[in-house]
Amino acid sequence: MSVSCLVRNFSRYAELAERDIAFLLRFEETPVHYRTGDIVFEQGHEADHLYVMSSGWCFVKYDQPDGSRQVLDICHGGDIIGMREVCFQRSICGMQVLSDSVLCMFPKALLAEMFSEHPRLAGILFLAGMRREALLIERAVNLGRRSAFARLCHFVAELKDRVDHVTDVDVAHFDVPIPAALLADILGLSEVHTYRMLKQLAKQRLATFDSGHFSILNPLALRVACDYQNNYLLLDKSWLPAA
Amino acid sequence: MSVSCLVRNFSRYAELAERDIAFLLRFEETPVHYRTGDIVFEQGHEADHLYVMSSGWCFVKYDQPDGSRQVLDICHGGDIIGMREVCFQRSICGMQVLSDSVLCMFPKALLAEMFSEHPRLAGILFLAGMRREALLIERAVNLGRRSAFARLCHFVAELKDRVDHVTDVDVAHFDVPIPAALLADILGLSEVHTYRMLKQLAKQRLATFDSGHFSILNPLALRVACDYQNNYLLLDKSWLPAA
DNA sequence: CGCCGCGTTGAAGAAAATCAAAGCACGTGG
DNA sequence: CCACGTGCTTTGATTTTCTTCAACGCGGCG
Repeated sequence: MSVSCLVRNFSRYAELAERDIAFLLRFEETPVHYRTGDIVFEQGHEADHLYVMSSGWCFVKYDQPDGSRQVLDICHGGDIIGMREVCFQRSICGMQVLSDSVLCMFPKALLAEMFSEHPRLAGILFLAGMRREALLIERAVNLGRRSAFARLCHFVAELKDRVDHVTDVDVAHFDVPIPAALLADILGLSEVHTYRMLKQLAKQRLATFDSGHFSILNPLALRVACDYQNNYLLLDKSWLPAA
Repeated sequence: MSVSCLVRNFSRYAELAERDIAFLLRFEETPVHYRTGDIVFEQGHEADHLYVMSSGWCFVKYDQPDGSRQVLDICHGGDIIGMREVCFQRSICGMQVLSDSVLCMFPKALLAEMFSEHPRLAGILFLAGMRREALLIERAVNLGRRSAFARLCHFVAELKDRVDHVTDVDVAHFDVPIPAALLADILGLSEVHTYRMLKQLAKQRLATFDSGHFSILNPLALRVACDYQNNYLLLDKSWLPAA
């Protein structure tokens, strides 16, 4: 990476001081390469390390004993991975890589140092956690109270917003290497029904999805179809401690 | 309250220094009384204050334009309320009181002070946030990948664990003032189907629920029925900064 | 008494899962 | 080059699960 992903990500939340930036650079000193499908954390194991996602995509999954799986989040560049994992003695969720990716490993002691020496960064980390929680809430509402079709629309609309957010432009086409089976596990649907909903999505000229390639045909109608609102992007940073 | 709920709650996570305790006491200086059904936060509004839950119960809800509702969490004594709300310009969720309750209001400036002056407390707050996230994950898995009956079993088993956790004993009977309609919105089911599942729960001698009164008849079988695992209670505090 | 909210039951219908089969692209080995 | 297997996608038929609609009992309460 030319410039640190983490610095770029944290900068989106608030202005950073020089010494804070210098500290953040220490998080990306140990890159580790992963191949498509590799497991970063196994569910139920204990985790000693955290990671900064430098490039690529990965996802958070929860496997049930009966073989069913729920995918809870998709992560990409700049995200800190493993927060949940180091906070628990046994990891709640598994984490798997969606494409060839680079993750930078760092020890959890660095977290403690952030809290004691860099309160502003700790505040931003907290904010980022809240944003993640907001995304998770949207996921829960999706699963609990929306039809299969609305779930799909909502997920696509949200994904577009997230891609826009990292690229800083309004894109009509983007690629996220999601297999259809994974999409089903994100939406809490069967694979067959997911295909049907994808057909319908294309038929209504809202969006198309083909082996990881998304095209948004009618962004407005897409949002209307699922009452999409992106309040969770509007963070309030006013309470953050000074640098 | 005889002793501060917040101090009691934070102490469950880690040992506190005298000056940290003194600081936490400042959070419960302004009690506000609520009656059953009162709204604490309205969804979509902006929030300036946070609250510590001193007594009573409340819940977090997400209302959709079509009138459907998803309940995301149940809160009780010692919980900090409004974290999500002050982190966003517009509140993502609404919050409503389930019984006559006392909440202690505090300004968000106190949060910044916690981060800059009391890093250990900030770390605990972060841990508490992770725990909440873990609960939310369980909720999402419930909604996405479990049958109606398993959802109910899981919710009851989890609620029992949470009550045990605050009372520090293993209770077979406990009261949480949840109307059946609310239970339906927690489980993402229709009210009628919720009643049916409750019937089945009683018929299988796993547990009973009657107007807010829960009785656990067979804790083990209850957990088996939904593959319940309470990993999310086993927090790892080793990385917390020193007091 | 009648009204209302809450719980219960039954029947019909919709939504999604499951089962099964077949097409298609792709690579592999003969 | 073709035969073959494999994984991904599509389609149809059937079944399960849950919702919706409707009705009713029942207790409290004006």
